[in-house]
Amino acid sequence: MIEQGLTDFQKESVELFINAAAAISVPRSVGALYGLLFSTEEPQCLDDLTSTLQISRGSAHEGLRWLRSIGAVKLIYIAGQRKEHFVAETSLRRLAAGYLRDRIEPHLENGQDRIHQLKKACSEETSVCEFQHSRVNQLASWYKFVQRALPLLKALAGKF
Amino acid sequence: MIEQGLTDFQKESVELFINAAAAISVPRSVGALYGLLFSTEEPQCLDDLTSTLQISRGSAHEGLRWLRSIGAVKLIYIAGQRKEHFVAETSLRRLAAGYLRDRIEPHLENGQDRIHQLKKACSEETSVCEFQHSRVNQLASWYKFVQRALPLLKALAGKF
DNA sequence: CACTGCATTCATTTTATATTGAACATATTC
DNA sequence: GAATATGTTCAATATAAAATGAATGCAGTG
Repeated sequence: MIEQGLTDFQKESVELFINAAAAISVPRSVGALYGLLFSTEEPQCLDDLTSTLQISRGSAHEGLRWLRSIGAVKLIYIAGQRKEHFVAETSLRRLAAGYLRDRIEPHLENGQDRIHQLKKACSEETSVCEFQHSRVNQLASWYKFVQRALPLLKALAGKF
Repeated sequence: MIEQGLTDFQKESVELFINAAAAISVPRSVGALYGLLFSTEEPQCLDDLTSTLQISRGSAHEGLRWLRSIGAVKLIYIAGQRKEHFVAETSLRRLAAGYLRDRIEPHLENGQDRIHQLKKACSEETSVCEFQHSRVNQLASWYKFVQRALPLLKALAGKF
């Protein structure tokens, strides 16, 4: 993990994002990729990234695919260059929207189904249901909270 | 992973929280523990939990410790019983506060230091700094966003 | 103070995740 | 259409995380 030919600024950035990645349980290679792109003005191609970060082609490719999927890196075409080049997306609004869309919202849809299942299980119980009902209501309330919170976050992100 | 003697309601709850745990990168045993406590009215002791969830003492103990640390389960003393008993905390306000305090805020303090490092690295560069400055500003702005968002979330959680 | 019941720890094993790099696919050039 | 350059996949490997359960510690009890 010895990056050569990087400025201090770039090294710090890579470390910062490796750390941030760990905080949200994202592989270190993904953090490193974003960190390098974030701190580098010139669009980088896959070979630039693998050689400066000392990571494998496979990792770099998967990492970039992931970053692109949430909209954290953009593909740049450079005239006269066959290789694909990448730069970091830095708009908080877009980053937040992409992350929430890809990493949070899918779980919620799943959760909705499961709450429904749970409600069914409750109504099929033969015993007294007072307690279960209060828990189902609790869940429904949490769900509403999240449904409120997400748009709120997106809107707030747009202001930064 | 075959839980016996559980009502459908409890089984569904355990599955739901195992899933939710995965969504926020928390071990399945932790999800299972909370799921069972959430769906069970009677306070449970460690042996109840290990036997119904079929998980080891060690796992259950660590899991409970973690859940207690963020305030997601409460320790209950029952008169005449030496064993510790546990119930689920369901107040969204407390859950959110505990989670943010233990799992998010520590990373942010760390992040603050690192942004400072980065700023220093930037000012020490000999080359033109236009680009680096814009990135440092970007980071500072993201940081402010989070500082705004956290209290906002806590406040919103209090309303559910 | 020996015994018992429970909580806690931690070295090992198991399982899951990330990384690697060679093989493959696809395009471009001559 | 051969040769070259680039993007993509995936089985194998390395690494990290979680789960296990026996060993330990620490009350309280007789």
